[in-house]
Amino acid sequence: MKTRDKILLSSLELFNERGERNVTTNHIAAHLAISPGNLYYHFRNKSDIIYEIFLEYEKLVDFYLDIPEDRAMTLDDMTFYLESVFDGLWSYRFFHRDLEYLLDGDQRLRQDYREFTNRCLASISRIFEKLADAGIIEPQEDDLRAAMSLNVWLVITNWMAFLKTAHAAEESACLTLTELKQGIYQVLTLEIPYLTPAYRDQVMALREKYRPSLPEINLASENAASCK
Amino acid sequence: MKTRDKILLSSLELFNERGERNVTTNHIAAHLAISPGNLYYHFRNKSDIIYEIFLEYEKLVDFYLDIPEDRAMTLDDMTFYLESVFDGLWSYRFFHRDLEYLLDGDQRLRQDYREFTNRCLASISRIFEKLADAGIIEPQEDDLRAAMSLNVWLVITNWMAFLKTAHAAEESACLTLTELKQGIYQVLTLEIPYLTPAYRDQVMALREKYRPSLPEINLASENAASCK
DNA sequence: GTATTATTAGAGTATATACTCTAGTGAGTC
DNA sequence: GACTCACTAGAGTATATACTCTAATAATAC
Repeated sequence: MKTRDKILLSSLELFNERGERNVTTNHIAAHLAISPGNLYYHFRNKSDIIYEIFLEYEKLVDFYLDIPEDRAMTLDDMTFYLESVFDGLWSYRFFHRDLEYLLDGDQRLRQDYREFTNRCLASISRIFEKLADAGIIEPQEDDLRAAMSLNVWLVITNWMAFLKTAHAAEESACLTLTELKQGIYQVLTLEIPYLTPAYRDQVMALREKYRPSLPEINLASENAASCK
Repeated sequence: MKTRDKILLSSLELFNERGERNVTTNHIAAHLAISPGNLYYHFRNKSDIIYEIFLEYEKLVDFYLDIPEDRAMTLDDMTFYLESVFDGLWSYRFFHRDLEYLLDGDQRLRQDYREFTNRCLASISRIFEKLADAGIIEPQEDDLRAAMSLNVWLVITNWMAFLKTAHAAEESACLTLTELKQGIYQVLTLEIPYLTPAYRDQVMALREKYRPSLPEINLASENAASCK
């Protein structure tokens, strides 16, 4: 594997693990056992690394949220979208954590991220539209659908931050992908009132699968072990 | 005014304006035209300053979210809660921005914040309950109410981050309290399906008042002037 | 082979950051 | 006037951080 790619990979790993703020270029170089000079041969600066990682993230989510227009949407499609988006969020979880700071320091990233957000919102809205076409949810006015999509986006992108901050007193809140996916429970909660009678039971059963196991009592018991 | 209080005030101001990450203790001292030594006479470290600011924030929100149990809830009450919470969020807006990092660095804060979140969630849930008692929304099962409350919390606490990141290409996204309060529109969107026929029109009218003026086209026009 | 280019090491630098230490100052007390 | 004590100044420090520079080595082209 090329040094350049190794740098991107290690950076992502370290960022996710410790947070971008706590990872310096020297840390990244040390982690790869290369010199800082080498790192700076491949990237002009830290922002550049982050920007390239963002491009990967963007590509992944765009791929996941590509809506097929040649057929009706199924419940399985919806499940796939939700699972995939949370997978993406997990793989690049450092990103939303320090988002504001990152955007402040890189105009390119700010612009791109803004367009990315708009594409995601449009996709979510389109999914709602097609779910209505498929008779899974009741059709809604454009306005309401837009506002709902935005709420879905807010819940999705901030679910992890909530988990991390609401978690018990362990310093580096230790999260699992499973816990993260309980965000799906929250997203489906938003849809409940709009479900058609025909699909209501099915969706409620699906939602049940993501229900948090123990509401708030994760006090360092089973987690402690799986924590790195 | 005591030096200690001036430090807290200036810190909050600078944190809100530039973000905690971009404000050093030296900046704070310089801004007040006092020496770093003086600052450190009053506070052991930066975390201490942040913790004290959090206590203020906590007190404010706890005060706002105190639910009177001796009378029925009105629509005005709900408006007051929403307005107040967003006011609080605005006054201490730096806090949610770097939340994860701040909690990672201070166990006390982590613990307190966790309890704070739980209190807020309980209050939101209680508000829903009393809105149902008052016939404004349909009563809901405990489970659903809890999940809804959590969604409300997610939307409220992350609305500002969304605005800042979704905003146009100006570096320090310039936000106004008015824009922030459009978050109320989003929160009320969550309630729509649960409104009783008797109150539906009233709440929809209220919601309309917070509707974003121009969906996405705030490109540095009127804002540029009011921006610092 | 020789020339060119891509890649790497590693010491070094300018700046910043959080925080410390010493030496006071000034207002009140007896 | 001597003493106390809350408060303040300001220089200083250890460490970190992002990044640069030079020189060397490996890879490739001709």
